[in-house]
Amino acid sequence: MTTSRLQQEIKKKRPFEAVEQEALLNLVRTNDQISIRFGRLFREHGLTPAQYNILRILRGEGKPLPILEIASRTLTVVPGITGLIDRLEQAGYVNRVRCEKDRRVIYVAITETALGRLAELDEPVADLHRQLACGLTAGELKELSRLLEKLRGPLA
Amino acid sequence: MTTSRLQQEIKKKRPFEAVEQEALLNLVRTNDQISIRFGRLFREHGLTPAQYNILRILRGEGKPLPILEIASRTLTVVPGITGLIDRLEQAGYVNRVRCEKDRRVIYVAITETALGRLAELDEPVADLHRQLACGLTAGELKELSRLLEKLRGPLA
DNA sequence: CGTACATAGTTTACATGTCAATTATCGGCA
DNA sequence: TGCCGATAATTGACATGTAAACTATGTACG
Repeated sequence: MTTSRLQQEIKKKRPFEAVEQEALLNLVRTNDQISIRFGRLFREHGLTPAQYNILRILRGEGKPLPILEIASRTLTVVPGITGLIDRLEQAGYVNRVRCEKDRRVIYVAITETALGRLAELDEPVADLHRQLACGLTAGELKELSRLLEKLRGPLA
Repeated sequence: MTTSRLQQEIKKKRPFEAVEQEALLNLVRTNDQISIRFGRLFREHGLTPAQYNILRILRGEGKPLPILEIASRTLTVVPGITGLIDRLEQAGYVNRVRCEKDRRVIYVAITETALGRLAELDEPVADLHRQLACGLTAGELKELSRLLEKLRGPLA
């Protein structure tokens, strides 16, 4: 691995910089590894990660949600949601229901089919969580959560 | 927020489970926040995150790399690389060079144009790193790196 | 030599994330 | 009533991630 002159200068001038970059890079890489594994699991059960995410939100809420509310909870940019809901609806996992009071709003309701699909996934998902986190103790996991929340704090 | 009966049972049976899920969820959410910000910065300079990633790898290496080597370093699934390199080549950021010894191999070489574009981004990227990590002390960042590496360890 | 297998890249098909622009509806206010 | 700006959702164009199938080239082995 060649270390560029620029990187050497950075290390000299601001030793702190390296620590920041290393932590953020570690975070991104770790997330990649984890997301890939969950993605494979979801696909084995006929769902994409984004679809699973939306269905989990709807199940957790226990009642239909407006499309924009879903978009805001998934960090998905608004236009992406439309096609996502389209495909979920085609697959029979959700229904669109237009709001009577405000006809601009469209509620999305989860179906029994989708609830069944999610139930199938609950155990495998829990297993994967265990497997992925097996290298850390409960204390370390708590500390990791604390640091991540503190890191995320100023971003809100 | 409704807590499902299933979740309650899980909490009863395996209090450890909640800690794992919380840590992994925190990781994914934090990564989303960070990636969104870097993505915006790259796009302001005419690059997508994936393109920036590849150009950084080529600059760091200092010499042309085979396409599959790049794919392995970016965790990109192979087919995705082709179009990515296509667009980088169209934009004048890389050149394809066929290997003489093994004509199956195609080397990708970074151009001066791309190096200039990367140089423009070095300061803003460093600034963003600082800004994102400002909530944590150097010690906390080191601890975060340690935990993430330990978490990632068994996945390799 | 020549067949079988392995490797490097590409193509195709589809789901997603992103931005800019558009449509439908609401609410307020003259 | 009727226009105006705001809000909810969609559409269109493009880049990316993913899986399966295909092409071209290389290598091993009989």
